[in-house]
Amino acid sequence: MELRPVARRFILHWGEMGSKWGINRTVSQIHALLYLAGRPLHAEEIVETLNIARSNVSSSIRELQSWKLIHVVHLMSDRRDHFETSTDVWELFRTVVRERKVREFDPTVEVLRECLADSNFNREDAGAQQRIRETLQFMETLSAWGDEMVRLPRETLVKVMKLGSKIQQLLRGGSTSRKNAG
Amino acid sequence: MELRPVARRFILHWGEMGSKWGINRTVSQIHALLYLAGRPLHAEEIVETLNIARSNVSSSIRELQSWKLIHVVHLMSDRRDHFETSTDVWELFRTVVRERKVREFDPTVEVLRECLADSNFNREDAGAQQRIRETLQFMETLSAWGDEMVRLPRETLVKVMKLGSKIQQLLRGGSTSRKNAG
DNA sequence: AGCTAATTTCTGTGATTACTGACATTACAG
DNA sequence: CTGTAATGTCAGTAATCACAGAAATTAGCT
Repeated sequence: MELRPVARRFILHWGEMGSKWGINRTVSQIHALLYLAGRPLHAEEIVETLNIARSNVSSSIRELQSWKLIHVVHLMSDRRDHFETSTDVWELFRTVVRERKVREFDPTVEVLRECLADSNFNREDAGAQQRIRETLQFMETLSAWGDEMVRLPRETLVKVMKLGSKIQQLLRGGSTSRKNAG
Repeated sequence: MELRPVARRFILHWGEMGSKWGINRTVSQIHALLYLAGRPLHAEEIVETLNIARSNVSSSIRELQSWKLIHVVHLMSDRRDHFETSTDVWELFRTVVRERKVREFDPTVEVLRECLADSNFNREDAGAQQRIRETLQFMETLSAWGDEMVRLPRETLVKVMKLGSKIQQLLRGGSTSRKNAG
């Protein structure tokens, strides 16, 4: 499978993006390829298209599966595993958010809780304690909010985003500041 | 400056977190230290506290400045630069979001636009074209929304998040799906 | 069972990134 | 201007990460 120029550009750029967000370049590229392909590919096709080692594809595929971004598909009269990703970018986004939350957010929240529970901490700097407490509250708020957003059906989520900051008009009556209203 | 156990744990964990999000471990640690310290520190204090080379502090500081996360403070009768970060975790978050948008999001949007503008693309796979178009729309929506959210005053932002998915009740009347509402 | 395709695991190598220590530059005091 | 403290730059080294190729394993066919 020969990549067309635009597809190549998209895939390469997606690899760069991934790197900057802590995701292996090849892993991101494979995912981008599957996304553009829009159909299940088997490992050998990926090898040939991206010019990477078969073993590299194997482990990258594993990685993508652990992120729940791709799944195996079997075709009639073909022994090989084929891999497919959602073609719905919103769904992909939600999957990544969900997974990053579980992997990185939740454990951090746990660490912060333990920090605050540490009895030695009382004797430590009160300012630091306060800031860790605020960090925990921040992460809990963000976390709970993320959970809710991710659960919304796609179209609702889009609407919520498009509503954007107009939402604040609905919040009047609380102590909501009106400055910077946009 | 000797780190207390909890502070040490916080800083080490923050370093791990940073790594997973594509931010240098030492850079994250220095920022965590400044955050906990809650007061301006000079380079030598950072060197001693984190046991890293002076030159490493220098470049990490530069990095943090480029992220707009810290700024220089001068103390009376002290030639040395001191560095300080906001102690408001929401403000820090907004700063990071703003900066990542400029660095990574916006350029990607630009690439996607160019992909779609590419005349060769018409002759390429229509499905892929459609998916790139959807990706662009997705990123534009997310981007515009992020801009607005980041502009909201802190307390409003917190309120918006705490409102969470209840917001969808305010959207009735459009084609908003009601499934998964809870 | 044996044979072969498909896949995974593993180990060594290559590439990238992070870091240090030496040196260079800048800023300031006297 | 000279000396010194502070900061910045840079080249080499260390550590980490990504990857290829070989070997091992698994799965399916006959």
